Amino acid sequence: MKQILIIDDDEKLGKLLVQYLERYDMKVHVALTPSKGFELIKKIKPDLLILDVMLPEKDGFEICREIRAKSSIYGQLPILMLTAHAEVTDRIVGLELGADDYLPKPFEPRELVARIHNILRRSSDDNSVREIKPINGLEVDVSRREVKLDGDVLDLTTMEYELLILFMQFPNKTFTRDELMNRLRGIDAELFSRAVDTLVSRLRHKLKDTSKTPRFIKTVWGRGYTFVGEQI
Amino acid sequence: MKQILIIDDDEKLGKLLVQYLERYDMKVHVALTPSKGFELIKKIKPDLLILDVMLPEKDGFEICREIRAKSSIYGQLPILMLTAHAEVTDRIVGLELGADDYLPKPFEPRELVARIHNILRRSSDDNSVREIKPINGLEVDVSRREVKLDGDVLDLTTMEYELLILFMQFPNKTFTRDELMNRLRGIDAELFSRAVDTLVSRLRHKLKDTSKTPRFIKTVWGRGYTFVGEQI
DNA sequence: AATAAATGAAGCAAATACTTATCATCGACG
DNA sequence: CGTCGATGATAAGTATTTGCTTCATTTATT
Repeated sequence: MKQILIIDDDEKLGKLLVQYLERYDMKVHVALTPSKGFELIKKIKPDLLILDVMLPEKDGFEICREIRAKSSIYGQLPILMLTAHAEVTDRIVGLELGADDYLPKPFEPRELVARIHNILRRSSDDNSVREIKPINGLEVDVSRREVKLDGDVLDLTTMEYELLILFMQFPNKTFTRDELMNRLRGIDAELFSRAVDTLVSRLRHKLKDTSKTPRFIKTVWGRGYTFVGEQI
Repeated sequence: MKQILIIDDDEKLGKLLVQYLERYDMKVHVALTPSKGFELIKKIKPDLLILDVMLPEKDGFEICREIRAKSSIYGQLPILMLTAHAEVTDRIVGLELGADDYLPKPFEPRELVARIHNILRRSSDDNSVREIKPINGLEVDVSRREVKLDGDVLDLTTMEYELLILFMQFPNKTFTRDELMNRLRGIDAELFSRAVDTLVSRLRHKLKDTSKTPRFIKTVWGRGYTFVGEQI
């Protein structure tokens, strides 16, 4: 779940976004003042900062400048600026200061979600081009979203694919069903469901794996599952 | 990483672009004067030249003319012109002199990125006699912009053609709708539309392809589309 | 060996995602 | 201006995925 921090003194807007973005698997935190904002940045380490230009204490531009100046502290925290009006000069100034995108108020929530996704995608494309080492005849090319088993391309669904790359990133780690669910679905996952079992079963099937003598996914009785890495 | 050279005496703008375009995998070099500019062209061999019209020594039009005249030296170096104001006459003159595009100041950075992508895409399509390998009965002659399916010439629209050659350059790569949109239409592509699906559907139709048992374009559920290459 | 607890997997239904026909819009061209 | 083709938007129609239920099977425990 993506953590998003909004610095905006409009309390109503904040609450609205908390609710609205929840549906998109984003946890929204609201800071009504810049000082509170800086505090929260350190505390929750958000994946994205949404900044209003009009703020008490100091304006959004200044905050943006400060964060960019102290990149050793804040890293390349993506910033989306909200401006009262879509003035081109504002945009130039904002982007010059290092904001990643802009959105003039009032905006459509969907538009905001779109821009957020754009920014997050850009910034996580760089980080998360995690290479996955081939294991025991299974190769995953993340950039192509291609999985090969002994040279043959496998046709996996989204969930199956996500599960597989999660497993392969941590070979030999035993995941509980909770962990898997949380990782794949978000925190809201139902604990009583046996969706994970079903998913594992389906993935096993496509991997031509069997629960009895597992080549890839081993059942750890009473605990969960393990993707076996290099062994024996 | 694409190398981009800017000839502009506005030092501030230069710095802004260096920072901004970095995020889009472009390395920006700045020359404050034309003479320095020509020097750098030879040195770094940029993939794109961004030219301000208003410059000391000689203006952007003259530089553009000179580069086009000495194409034996500079090749077909793509040029994007920046003009102080959106004057139509400026535009016409600039394009007649051989600039590839132009952008009036002040501009939105995203707009600039979109145009840069457009130009780079165009130029790499043309230049790179990167032949597209025939796949499964589909041949593309990029220089003639001709597509043959099992020997018969197909009549494709611009978008269909662009989509096809994008696919064929990366067989077996799964593209998300976002990627396709960004690549075909520029950065600011609209996200909430089935435009890509429609386009794919139309292309499929002309390729006599079917979504159920695809010969060329396979749907990757929950992710996007893949152009299937050689399969064994 | 008997029993309880946990897991595997098939089948079903709801949710989700894709396809495509049709209409609207826009720009090029005469 | 009016027409035409290309492209985008919409929405009804399909298809696929996924979660859940159920029951068979396996494992741990006594």
